[in-house]
Amino acid sequence: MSEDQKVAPNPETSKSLPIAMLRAREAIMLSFRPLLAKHGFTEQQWRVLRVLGEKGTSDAGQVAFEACILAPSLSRIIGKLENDQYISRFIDANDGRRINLTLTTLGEGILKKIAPETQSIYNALQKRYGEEKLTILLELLVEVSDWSGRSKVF
Amino acid sequence: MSEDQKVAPNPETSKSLPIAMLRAREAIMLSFRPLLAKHGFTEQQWRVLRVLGEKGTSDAGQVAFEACILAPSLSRIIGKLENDQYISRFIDANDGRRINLTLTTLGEGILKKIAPETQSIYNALQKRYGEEKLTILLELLVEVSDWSGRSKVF
DNA sequence: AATAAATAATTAATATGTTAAGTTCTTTAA
DNA sequence: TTAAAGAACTTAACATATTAATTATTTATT
Repeated sequence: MSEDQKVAPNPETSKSLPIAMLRAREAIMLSFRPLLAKHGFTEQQWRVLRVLGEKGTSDAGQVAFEACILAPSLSRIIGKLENDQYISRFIDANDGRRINLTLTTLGEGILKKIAPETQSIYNALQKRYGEEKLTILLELLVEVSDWSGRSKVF
Repeated sequence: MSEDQKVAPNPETSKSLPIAMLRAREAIMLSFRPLLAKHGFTEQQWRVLRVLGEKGTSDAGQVAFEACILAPSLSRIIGKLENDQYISRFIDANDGRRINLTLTTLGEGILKKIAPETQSIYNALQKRYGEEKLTILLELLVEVSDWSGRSKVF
């Protein structure tokens, strides 16, 4: 008796897309967190550095979008990164509202130092799960993300 | 000139699985957040209520795992949910360390009230992205999550 | 049985997420 | 050209994420 205690007609949490994404992300990050911790960076700080390395000098809005960080969070994060000399910020010459961000020499150095280690971790993950599977997963995730961009139409 | 400012040999952020999961999750949550906000719940509080509705009375550890919330966060969340009369907590009879959580009548009522609305949102997402696509995505995510469970072997 | 090791939950401290309000600068429109 | 509307960033306030330290209880060892 007392089988089936379910009450909620909601989709089971095991079938909830947002929860599944959380869990999967956690599973992946378990591999990366120790590396970041070893170098004293949070996930978010690391994303900001990576975006700047990839895109070059960018304004805060761009970085926020690329790194998937909301503006208020980014304000605090870049405050710390600037304080620690990893990035520098200056007001855009053509638009006084925009703040441009760029990697310092120190920031570039850290990026080059840590990058190979993240790559080897990623390679290990590809072996674990199968490269093809991860590729398909990535494609589906990007598709879902892109739709919300299109939804600006509404 | 000044083309190709790339410096980092990291995988491009657009090909980063953790970042892709963040973006995709955000895209999905955009549809759900207004509903939760309307009823005054955060995502996390809602996950706790759903898990309790689905699994019935559970101890905090179970809820933390199912809702993908770390123990310290859960402590505060259940403090607030208990204070607002949505759940009640009591010490497990067989293990004085465990805290059992259960929905109150009020909590069950809220769940039943909101559930249909979340379902219709989910249905809309299935139409938008394609039911099949979402199913495959969910399967892949679960696979990734489950591996970390198996890794307890190490 | 007494103590050490392990477990479950909480508290603490710092960082980020989220929404709203506030600043400063830019663009629009009267 | 100037006041209103909009945009980009920051600040504020509260909630959560994350790691470490604490507390209380249980299990394992001797």
